[in-house]
Amino acid sequence: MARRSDHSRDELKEMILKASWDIVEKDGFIGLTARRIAKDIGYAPGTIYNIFKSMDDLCVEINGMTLDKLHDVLSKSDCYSPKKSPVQNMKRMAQLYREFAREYRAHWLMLFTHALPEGQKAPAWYQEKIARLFESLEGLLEPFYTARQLPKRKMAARALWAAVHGICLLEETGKIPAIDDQESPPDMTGYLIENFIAGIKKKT
Amino acid sequence: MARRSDHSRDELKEMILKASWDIVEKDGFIGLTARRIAKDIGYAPGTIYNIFKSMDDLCVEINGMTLDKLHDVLSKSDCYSPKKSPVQNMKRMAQLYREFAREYRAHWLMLFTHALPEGQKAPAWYQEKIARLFESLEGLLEPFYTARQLPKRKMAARALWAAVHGICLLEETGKIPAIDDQESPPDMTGYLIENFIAGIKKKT
DNA sequence: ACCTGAACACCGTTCAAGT
DNA sequence: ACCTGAACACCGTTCAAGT
Repeated sequence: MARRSDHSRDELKEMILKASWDIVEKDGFIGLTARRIAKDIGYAPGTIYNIFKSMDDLCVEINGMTLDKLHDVLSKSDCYSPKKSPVQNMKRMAQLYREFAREYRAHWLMLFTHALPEGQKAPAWYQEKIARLFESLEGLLEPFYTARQLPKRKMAARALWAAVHGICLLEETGKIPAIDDQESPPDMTGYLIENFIAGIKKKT
Repeated sequence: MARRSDHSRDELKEMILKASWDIVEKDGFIGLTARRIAKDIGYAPGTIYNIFKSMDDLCVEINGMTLDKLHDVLSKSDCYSPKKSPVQNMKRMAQLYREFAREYRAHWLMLFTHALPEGQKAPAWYQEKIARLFESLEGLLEPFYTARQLPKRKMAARALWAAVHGICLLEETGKIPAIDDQESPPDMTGYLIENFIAGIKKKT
């Protein structure tokens, strides 16, 4: 049967991505299935495979959208103020990251729970989206390194970023036991940033 | 049919856990299905549900085994040497963590990719296994805090642990872009620990 | 050319029915 | 009491067949 052409290929792609995004929002990564998407957009399951190579392919695309949104939040924002100290800017950035993780919880978690099959690597454009995120933090670390120390600065940015992320993740998935006293979890990232930077300053 | 009683309930449980462990090792968390386990132990799928409430329940049990193994590695080891500085001990501990993540990659990843359904929390015994891991690090941080600062020390241990974990995770899942120069990834944790501790020392 | 929908080989989970 | 295996409601993915 068929040849509906109710929608162009591009429209179809858009519809699939939109439906996927909404499904993840409502039911989490676990709820995202080809058949569910098909039902939501009113097409047959096979149609999705005309547009995407596989569900993994589609997931990478969705993750790309999430990375873009995250980048928007972190770059259009107020964490590059010259009036504030680098540490204050970094703390603000970590806070924005945490807020993003909360607001887009399911999409954010999907970034880390979706794994490509054993051998496969994410495509280059995806890697670049990640690299772009690290760059924001690299900028904030600039005052602490000379030009010759660029590799070290890049490493520091990666380490600090991964650290902030690790705290968010273990917290958000309930894998850090609650602290018994007054110390609130948001302070953890602040404490980490403060002391990491203080340590770097001391050395130079 | 049935009433084989080839195996006692306990034997059955042991067999299921062993088979599950091996499946995860061979094919990853993704390969762990009730039907696959049943086939491997030569029982019907339903049998698994006589022993475990659900697959999620079984997964939590497997994760518990992984946490135990991790605790063994970190506690029986040489990262509490009084001859070495706390920073050296911490670096050693981070290295052991990284090695564990490599050696038991699939089991270690499963700790973080398996999520319980929306509302559910992990059982108390599971939370305690996690708390136990943090305690090792809390011990190493002892020299830097007074007795009154225990909550802060606990927080520092959690922050540092989550940070080390975050670096391992993003690295191991290929989500940190490779660094272009000589800096090798293991240095990242070392660099983080050094400066974090240096920062703490400076303040007091 | 595009889309379908049946088909294949799977899932987790339940439960009546057998020993 | 214990275990089965069929049944239910799902999966991802493919592809011959229709328009």
